[in-house]
Amino acid sequence: MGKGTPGRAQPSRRSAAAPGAGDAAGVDARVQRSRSRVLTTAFDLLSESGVGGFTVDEVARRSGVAKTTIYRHWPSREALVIDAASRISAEQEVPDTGSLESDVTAILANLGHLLSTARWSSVVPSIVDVAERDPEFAGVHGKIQRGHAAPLREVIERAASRGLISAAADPSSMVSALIGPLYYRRWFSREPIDDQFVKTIVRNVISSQRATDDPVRDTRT
Amino acid sequence: MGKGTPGRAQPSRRSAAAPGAGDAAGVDARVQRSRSRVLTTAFDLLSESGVGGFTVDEVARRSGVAKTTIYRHWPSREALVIDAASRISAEQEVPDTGSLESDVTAILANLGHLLSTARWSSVVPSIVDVAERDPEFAGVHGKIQRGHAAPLREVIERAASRGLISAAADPSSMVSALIGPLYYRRWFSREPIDDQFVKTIVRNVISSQRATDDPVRDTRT
DNA sequence: CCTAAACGCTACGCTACCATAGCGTAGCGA
DNA sequence: TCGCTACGCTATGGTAGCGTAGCGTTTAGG
Repeated sequence: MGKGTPGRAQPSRRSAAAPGAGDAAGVDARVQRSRSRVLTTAFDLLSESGVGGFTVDEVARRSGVAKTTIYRHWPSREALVIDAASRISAEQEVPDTGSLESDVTAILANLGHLLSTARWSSVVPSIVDVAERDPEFAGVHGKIQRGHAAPLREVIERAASRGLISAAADPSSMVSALIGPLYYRRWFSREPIDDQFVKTIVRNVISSQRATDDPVRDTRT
Repeated sequence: MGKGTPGRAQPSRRSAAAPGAGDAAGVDARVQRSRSRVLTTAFDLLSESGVGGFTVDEVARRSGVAKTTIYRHWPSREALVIDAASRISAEQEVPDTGSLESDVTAILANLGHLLSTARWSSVVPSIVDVAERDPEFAGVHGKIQRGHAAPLREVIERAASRGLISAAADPSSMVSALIGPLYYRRWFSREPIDDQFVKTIVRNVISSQRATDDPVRDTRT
């Protein structure tokens, strides 16, 4: 599993004319098409069936790409799964309203929405499960996780550097305290994640960082 | 899948002499031995390999009980998995120190310890994953989950009935806010769960329920 | 137009696993 | 001692999935 993406090393790369950004340049159009189709289908299948129910044959059936072709681009089922799973990274932009509370609220509300609707949310338990035993997947899992926590961590550390929160406060603890409850509701208690809930969670964490005066007063239904 | 436990309906039950508590009375000693061996092994295997890696053949190999015998007691692989997984229920006693904060802290500290050490903690992701798609497992998952949250819910509702916390506070939200961060650390961020962390989490939630005056002052390393 | 790369298709070997059948053996209880 | 029950062992049928081989067809690109 050395390199990054699995695919066979550049087949010919004669015409390096097309300057395309990073990787997908100078590659045969057919290769691109196959890859993209397979990867899309693979991600869909992963969302439906989880890592356990993921089979190469099924990907071939759905995508219309022959199984042999798939194996020409990925050395094994595992490589394909990892490649597909890596698409989960939810790159979201980081808000900066000046208020830590509203920044955090925005991020969590968005995350809550994603957890409720995004297809990848049903894949995550699979990844977590496999990562529990397979170090390769543990890497993928860690990357996805860090990706999800990143915006939150960023606004918190920014607030800390601005001296807005107690220096004794541990950013990692705050991230856990903020994201944990949302994850819990999505995958464990299976309760809905509404705005009210998000507000409550945020207030719990933020209010312990600065003296609060108006504990519960948000009746905008 | 109808009844509770799968096993064949009472084989003979002639001598109902032995008054043994609920179920295991009047059953052939050999049956008991087989069942117990299989179930123990099944749980071990489940902890190691997860639901996905669980095979009847392996259980037979390890337990020394013949595969045919296993199928005499459980109608299918799935039934055995469910039976083994149901052993997770962590029945713990509910403290009552008079202080909500110390009750909650005790429960969370214990839970954190279990998450770090108990074998079943590595099975949970499997259950969550399968429950995502299989309603049967969703039931098991729900039961386990409620079991884990029960003590917490109990002390919180007790405190509420005693008027110790705001009536506006939602016990479900509090449970999510308390357990979520611990689960997050165990299965997502994979950070350790120490007493300091537990204290922080508890303070976040509790302090937003009663006017706090000493926000962050716990420097016992 | 011509070459070479990429693709599709069919078939295959292999392994792992589920679930069952048949038959002989051991042990519990009257 | 005798019978019933549980158990072990071996074999078997069947499915599903991984990964590969061979061969013909399409298509990009000079």
